[in-house]
Amino acid sequence: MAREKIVGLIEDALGRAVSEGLLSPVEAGTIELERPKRREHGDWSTNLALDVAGRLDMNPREVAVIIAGLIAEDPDVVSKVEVAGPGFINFHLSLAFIRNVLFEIEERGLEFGSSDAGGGQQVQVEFVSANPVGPLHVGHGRWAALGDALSSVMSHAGFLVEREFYVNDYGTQLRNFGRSISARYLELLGRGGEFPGGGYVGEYIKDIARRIVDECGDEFLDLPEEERVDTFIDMEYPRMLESIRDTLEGMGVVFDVWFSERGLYSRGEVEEAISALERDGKAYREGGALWLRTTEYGDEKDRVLVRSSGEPTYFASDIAYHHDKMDRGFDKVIDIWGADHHGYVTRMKAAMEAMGYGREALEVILGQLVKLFRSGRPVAMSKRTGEIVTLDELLEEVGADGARYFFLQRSHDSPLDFDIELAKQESPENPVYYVQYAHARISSILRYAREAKADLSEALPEDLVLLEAEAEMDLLRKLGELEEVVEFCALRRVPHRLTGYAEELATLFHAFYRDCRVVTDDERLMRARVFLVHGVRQVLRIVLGLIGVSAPEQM
RNA sequence: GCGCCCGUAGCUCAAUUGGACAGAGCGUCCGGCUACGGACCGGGAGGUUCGGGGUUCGAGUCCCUGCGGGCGUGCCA
Repeated sequence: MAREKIVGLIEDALGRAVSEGLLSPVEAGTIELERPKRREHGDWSTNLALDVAGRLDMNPREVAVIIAGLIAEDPDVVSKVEVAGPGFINFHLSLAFIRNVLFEIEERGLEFGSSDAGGGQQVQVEFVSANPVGPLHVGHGRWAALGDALSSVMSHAGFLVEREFYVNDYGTQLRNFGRSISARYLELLGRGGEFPGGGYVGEYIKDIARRIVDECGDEFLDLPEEERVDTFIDMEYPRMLESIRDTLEGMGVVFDVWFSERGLYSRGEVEEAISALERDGKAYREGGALWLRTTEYGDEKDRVLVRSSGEPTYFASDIAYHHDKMDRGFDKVIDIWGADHHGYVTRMKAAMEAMGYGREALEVILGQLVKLFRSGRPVAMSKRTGEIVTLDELLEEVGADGARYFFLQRSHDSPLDFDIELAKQESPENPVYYVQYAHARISSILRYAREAKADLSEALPEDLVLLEAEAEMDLLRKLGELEEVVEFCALRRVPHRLTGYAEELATLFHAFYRDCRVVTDDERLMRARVFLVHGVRQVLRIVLGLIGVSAPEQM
């Protein structure tokens, strides 16, 4: 990769400057190399001289000139080195080096852009984890798109990633679910009473109750309420979970592990985790409850693990859950939570520390919510009345590709305005189609090229010399950025930045298409350009694959 | 009240963690199809980066302060 080579050149030059007595010995630290914003500033740039000048008590520009003058010429990699601005040293890559990316793409196929930046670290990404008490809403869709793309991009960057869905099949929410069904069931059979507080008022509960009546009649009518609730929970939550799984698969999100909260209890892990904390003096009894000393790890108050009723809190089972995760050997666990769980982060990290794991072993990504719009007007939604747009409805209307792309367009920490009409539109205002169109257009060109010219033997390095137009070089440079983009998205946990890269690449391709004809009478040039667009298509496939959006050959 | 996050073009967002003239998309205005897909392309206008101080070679980015917004602050999950 260009980066390492250039860093090497700089280190050598700095060493020589010192040994030749041009500069006093100076601690340079890691050499920072960055992509300048402006093209005139070259392909890579370092602020090394600005950084060390202060410590050398010299003018930064002077330092830059000395170092730049000692940088070894390497025409296979760097064509020009210059000092600019306050003391930046800018590097221009040689055209030959830039073109070589095409051979690398050819060689590595779908692996192109991957690296070992993650060093094989084992990472678990847990996301969605919706209570199986109702259909997924659009917010879940966003976490799904985010978690899945993050997992993909981290895998590509050399992490070993597992996707996990935590099933809250225990506790209050599930009871509320059962009670709600029970209430509707009784209602249908003419014994309606008061609807339970905290119950789910959505229409789907009535549908479930109706189905139970259709299938089983009044079989459960005379059971004691709690028994009926239990029965309904056991009957219905697996079905609900199944339909959640279907919805997610419908948008191409597949989990490696579905982890049950009930299992934690049945294996005694919750109790174990609690008593271990108590044994280690991390928890204490007060007022009949058991408290975890989270204040020792930065929390503002201690938190209850076991209520005075003897019942463990959700926090307790979450601790057991995270203990279990760490026990499975992950180096790092990433949880994606809705922004409303914001206040929970500190205490969970405190719990990690109390258990003896570093607080950085747990990383929490808070996802902001999704506001739905239709042609610029907000879509009314009310949790209270159960009037929500489900993820299924959204996928039905805009399609999985459009939905995933839109969910991923913005940073997870800013609220997303999702315009349904725009996501549906098959027009240039819709970036999904813009990128997919580039892929389809290339496919079409390649089909045409094959028909028009029977013999399209592989391009050779001497053919590639013909690639020199500005549009061609811009495209090649962009292809060469994939690996660092993937690394950046993975290490900074910003999968949404992949969409920006995809759009930039598509834009450069469309500009190239305008300026350069691929299929021409000049056979060498044609071979070179076919090779180029083939590489562009491959990279589009890789990026769309990471995002989880299809790459159609025709549209 | 206290804690965390945020405030960048008319709108939605970027800005390589302190770097060079703050960039894209949408919208708007002007222009471009006799050859590989016009679902495309080129160009213009649009900014005191919420206000005020500070730190330094250099601030949208860091510190202080004011204003405006979001979220959190349960023996709920």
